[in-house]
Amino acid sequence: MSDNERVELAEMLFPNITKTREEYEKMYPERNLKEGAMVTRYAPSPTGSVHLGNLLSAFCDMVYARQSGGSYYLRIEDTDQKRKVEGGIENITGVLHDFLILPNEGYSFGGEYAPYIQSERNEIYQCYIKDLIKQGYAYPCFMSEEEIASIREEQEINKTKIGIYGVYAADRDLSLEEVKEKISNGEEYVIRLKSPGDAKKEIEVIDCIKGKMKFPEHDVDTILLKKDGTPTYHFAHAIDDHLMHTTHVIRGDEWVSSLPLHIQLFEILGFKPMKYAHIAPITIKDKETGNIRKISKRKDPFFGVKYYDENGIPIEALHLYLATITNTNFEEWYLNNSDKTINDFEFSFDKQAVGGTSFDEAKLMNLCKTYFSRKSGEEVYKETYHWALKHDTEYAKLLEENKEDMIKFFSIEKDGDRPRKDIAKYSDVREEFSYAIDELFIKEDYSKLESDKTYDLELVKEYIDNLDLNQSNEEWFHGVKEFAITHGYAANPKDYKKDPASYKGHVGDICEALRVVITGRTKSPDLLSIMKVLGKQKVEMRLNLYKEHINK
RNA sequence: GGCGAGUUGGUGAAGCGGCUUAACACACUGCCCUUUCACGGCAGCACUCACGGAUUCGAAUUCCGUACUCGUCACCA
Repeated sequence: MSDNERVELAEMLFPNITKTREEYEKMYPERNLKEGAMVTRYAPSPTGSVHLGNLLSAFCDMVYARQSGGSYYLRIEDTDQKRKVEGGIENITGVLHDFLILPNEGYSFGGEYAPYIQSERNEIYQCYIKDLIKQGYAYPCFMSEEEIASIREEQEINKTKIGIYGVYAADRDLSLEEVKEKISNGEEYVIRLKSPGDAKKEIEVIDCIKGKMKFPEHDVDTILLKKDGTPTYHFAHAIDDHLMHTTHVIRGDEWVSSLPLHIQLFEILGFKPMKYAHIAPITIKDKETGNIRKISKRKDPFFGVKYYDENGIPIEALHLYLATITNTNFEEWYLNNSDKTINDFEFSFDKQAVGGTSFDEAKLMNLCKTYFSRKSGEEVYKETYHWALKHDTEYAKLLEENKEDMIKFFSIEKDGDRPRKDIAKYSDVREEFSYAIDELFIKEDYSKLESDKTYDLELVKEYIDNLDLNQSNEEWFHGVKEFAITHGYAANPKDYKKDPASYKGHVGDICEALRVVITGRTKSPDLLSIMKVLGKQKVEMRLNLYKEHINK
């Protein structure tokens, strides 16, 4: 086809496209950002399902853009209307809000490069396609699905590369007359890339995370525009990311194999190439098979996004976990910088795992504990209350009624550089502080006591009767020891260990009895602090409760 | 099958040619601290980096091959 014929073809195929490429380039000018600023994007298709992997990729987008003073935007990739799910887009923006991974620009967030939804950018894609046809880099292809399927079969038998390329690209060199005839016969067509590549040649790609990779040149006549006139992912990616001036395409590494195509597209379109960062998928080692597999929402509930809210995992703690899988050196940094937050950390592609990142639930839980240990009693109260409002209204009400005391309880053993680590999730709080609220403690069944050990309740009674809560920790500590001695117990566990025959037990045994009676458990934060918040009256009441329990 | 990537203790992983007798964290075990539990501290936990070969004075680190795992090869993204 001659130059003129191609122009005629382009006009015939896209008579309604009147804007030129130059006009679009003007409409979407270069961003005015400082040197090194990264423009990233989260570009989901509106199927509505968001999982941990998506969250990770959006998190990376956010973090890299933020620390470089760039922009992170949301673009909806809805070129496939068949996959569209009712409410899918709202679900995506909702998740971004809930998980505090908010774009500063994009669909439903506004910005200069709108529309940020591909279904509203059809004219733009078609304009560039029209230009590509004029230049001889694209052509209409009339092959039927049956034809393509049979080619594929043949290729499979011959064990050659699968796809429409070279001799298989039947409509590549159709004459203008032939195209006209097919169209007047009402034959449907797609627009394919007329790939200038040569698979015998090699191209080298540098990925920000994976490093140097070599591929054969792309030579397949990939579909650019579907029968319905909408673009395929590849074409839309090239156009949108160019026009929106993305600097770094951060996406899942299922895309690396289409890299040669994307690079070729940028070349023939005359676009400045952009950087790619392909992040490894989150995987898990299957307990049964021992194989590494992608995590699935069904088998691994923590992969679904609902899990975190329902189980009361703090968003910030999840961020911490995402950060540790994003940059392998984050965890150590965080542990060594107890006064810093995620925003103080400098993320880098060099520290990003190349292979798959395995999900480690125990690690997440530990991070959560560290997170809580660094929060003040008041913060723990606020956040737990907020969570309970949605998931445990009964408890929320109790928290509200006992606000002052609860904050005091949550604050026990918080000061100093060795804060307690006992809560991992908001949903743990109710159980962990079961002794704090009378309404709940009355129902205590002492099931946390594993053994059926009996305690000397007379001793406990005597102790409680003489209890003076206006003492310092040291005074109290001495008091207990004296009490122990006068009742035949060793003041130090060591003394008891040396000579068990001479004692009934040691101080620890007395404390254990007290703790069990007062809190219904063998583990709890500092006893004196708890008793101080409770007050003597409640302490006495708890002894009676325990006696009732024993007599049952 | 073609193409691309990965493979380091029970787990997540660091490491990018000599400073590694393989960091750190989680788990586990022991000891210590402690009125108890927790927290914390100390110690132990891979004589070795999937396997085979090559390069080198020297390799977990470079190269080649094998095995296994993952990704991809749609008018889905």
